[in-house]
Amino acid sequence: MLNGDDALDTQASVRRANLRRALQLVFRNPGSETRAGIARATGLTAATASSLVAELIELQLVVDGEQAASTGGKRATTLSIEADHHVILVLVVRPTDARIALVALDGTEVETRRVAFSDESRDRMLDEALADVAAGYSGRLLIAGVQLPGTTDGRRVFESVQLGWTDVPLAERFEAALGIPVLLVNDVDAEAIAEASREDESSGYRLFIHIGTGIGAAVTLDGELAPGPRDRAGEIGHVQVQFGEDARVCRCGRHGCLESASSMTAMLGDGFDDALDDDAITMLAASADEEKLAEGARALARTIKLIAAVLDAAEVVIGGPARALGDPFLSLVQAEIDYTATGTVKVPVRFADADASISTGVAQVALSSALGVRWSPAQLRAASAPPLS
Amino acid sequence: MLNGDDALDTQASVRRANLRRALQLVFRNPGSETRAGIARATGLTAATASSLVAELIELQLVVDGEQAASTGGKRATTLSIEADHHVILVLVVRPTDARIALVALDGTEVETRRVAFSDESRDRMLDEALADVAAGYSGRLLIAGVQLPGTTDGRRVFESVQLGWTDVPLAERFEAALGIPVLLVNDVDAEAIAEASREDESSGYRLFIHIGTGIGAAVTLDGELAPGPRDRAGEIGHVQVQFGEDARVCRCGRHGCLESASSMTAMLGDGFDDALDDDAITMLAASADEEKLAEGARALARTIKLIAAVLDAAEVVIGGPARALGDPFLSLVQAEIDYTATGTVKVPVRFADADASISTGVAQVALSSALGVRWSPAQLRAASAPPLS
DNA sequence: GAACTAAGTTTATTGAATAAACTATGACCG
DNA sequence: CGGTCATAGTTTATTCAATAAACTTAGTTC
Repeated sequence: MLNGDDALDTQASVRRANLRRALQLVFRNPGSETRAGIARATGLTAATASSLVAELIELQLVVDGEQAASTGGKRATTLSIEADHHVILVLVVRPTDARIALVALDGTEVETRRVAFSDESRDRMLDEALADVAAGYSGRLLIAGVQLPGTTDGRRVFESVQLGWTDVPLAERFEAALGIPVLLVNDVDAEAIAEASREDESSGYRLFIHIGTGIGAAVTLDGELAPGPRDRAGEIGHVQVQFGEDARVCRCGRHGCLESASSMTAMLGDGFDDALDDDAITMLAASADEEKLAEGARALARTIKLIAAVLDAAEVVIGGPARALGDPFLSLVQAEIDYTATGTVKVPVRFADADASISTGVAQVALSSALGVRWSPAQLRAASAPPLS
Repeated sequence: MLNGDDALDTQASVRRANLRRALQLVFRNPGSETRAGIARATGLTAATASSLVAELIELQLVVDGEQAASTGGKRATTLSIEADHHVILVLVVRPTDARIALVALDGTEVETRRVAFSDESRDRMLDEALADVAAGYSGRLLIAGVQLPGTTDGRRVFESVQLGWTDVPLAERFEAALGIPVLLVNDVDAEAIAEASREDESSGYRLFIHIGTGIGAAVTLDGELAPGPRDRAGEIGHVQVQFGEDARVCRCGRHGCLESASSMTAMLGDGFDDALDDDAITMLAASADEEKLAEGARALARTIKLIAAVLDAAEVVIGGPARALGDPFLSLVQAEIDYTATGTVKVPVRFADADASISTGVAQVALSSALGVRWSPAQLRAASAPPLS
């Protein structure tokens, strides 16, 4: 809708850019932004700000709200996000099931569904479920974001071991069925975005590492995925980080892979499973071999140090089931990172927040792609809070 | 000059962006680009292209050239880079001397000077030399690029061990003296840019690693420095990459640092010095301990694999004195990288080209900052070629 | 030499932002 | 309580850059 190419070569692109800037301000301060505030923040004139807002209202992206309290003159009309029209379709594909969520522009989930796959019918079931949803929201769908485990450039799935897909033009297929733009997002990337979206100050590089049975990484810059081709970015699970006698055999057949030391399976044993809940993991961790945990933490820290040093990362976030390992594990990792005589690399490490909705990351990426706008952390918190009744 | 803020909020910014696009085309195809060609390449109308070119000529950035051969109609007027007016001031500061180069817009070095530092007078000598040069090119200086060893954000030198500087607002100081914008550039970053500028197809991430007595890294994206804060980015020399019995003591006092294994000093012994020429290094390498070279190559390869995997880097380039180690060393590194059962990380590694002028990288960064334009590889080759006489 | 083709310019028009005047509505203050 | 001021927002005329279309220039082709 506002997603014309970013080439700023013509007047129309200026208009698009200013519409996005105005809309971003409403998204950042929903319910309190005003026309005059947009004019001040953008440096545009009040007349232009009014004109932009009028167009955003026309597009059903923004609505007028209450009158604000006076600050010494006429009271301002506040602006809010129009939540009752456009929806973002989020599809999260996992090996055994898929989840569909319809997310309104204010970040709330309007509707969610779950599709459990039965054998050999996954493609058909997905198509049917999507068609069904699309029928119910005809004319209101803005864009679809599809989260999946595997490598992708946003259009094609290059390789998904978990889903058994190799070089599938999935975006194209769904676009033909849905009639709206479709964006594929790697699951770890989506997790990283969701995490980065929860920070008010998300400047600089942030390294996100998902640790479950497998390990994947994603880099965000200023709260968004780092630019550049992401075809295979973040696939660090099978890079060798242990050598000599320390190196264990990995499930991939090689020795000393990061996963062979720092995956949850490596640290907690085969009893671990990605489907376990936090309590179960805590139980497992309590009876786990402490030395294995320490070794996993060390291998992880070594990995982190190197990447953080190259990028000058501001923060490292560990996500996925590893969150349930708690502070003791985090302390081990941080201690190994801080173990430096000179003051070079002392990047802070923390766990991801646990309470992010599964659709947050994909929805954020899709929103950004369609409207060039992002939700503020406050908005996301408000959206995930239970409605007051 | 064309470096207004990239906020595309007003008509003036559209004009600037289009001027940059037109100028970039002339820089990419100097002597063969035409007004009609610019119109075609940009999608702008011929009238607009003509108007843009007229302004670029007015600004003394472009000049009309020969008439091109007819392609069936009126012959086109070719456009060339105006090389006789603006110059970029390049200052390369090293511990014992500095080099000043004046680079014309066609990439040729108009003049070079060398300032050898005597004790305790470095600052004064620099100021004098700059003032002297500035006087000779009054009104023609476009921007100054300052290359130095140490961490910087472009404005301040945070820390330069080699120069003994800590938190020096150097850009500000030079700007006051010269009256033109000044940009500070880390030396490894400049090297990486120079290298990336030599590739016709420079898309995606490229990891550049400088190996001398020290080790530094820089990441480029699509031929330019990767975005984001670069305050301390690339400082990987003292990240631990060897463990247990393999780990040697590093000059920094810790164990297993990358430099302790893969620096030229580590591999060739204390006989190495950053000032040695390639032949001397080749001699040293011939009599070096092969096991040390192999160990250095292994440690380096491990580092590379991890970083390349996170970024999905398209290529790794090794620069600095290590170039003189030649193919045997490169083969060791590449073999260690390729040693993977699954087809994950097999990024190609090569040495940097040897014949880049010392000023190329800084000049390229400065040009990009001032005019939003880059030299093409062909243009740089033409500039460094001896003039035909 | 007539028809055609491509390069480049001239002129009127369009679209988006701006400046400045104007309206609306509230606070503040004697 | 009424006058003055401050802030929000709209209306109108103007400016600037790009566009469309007509036009000029200068070549090729047959």
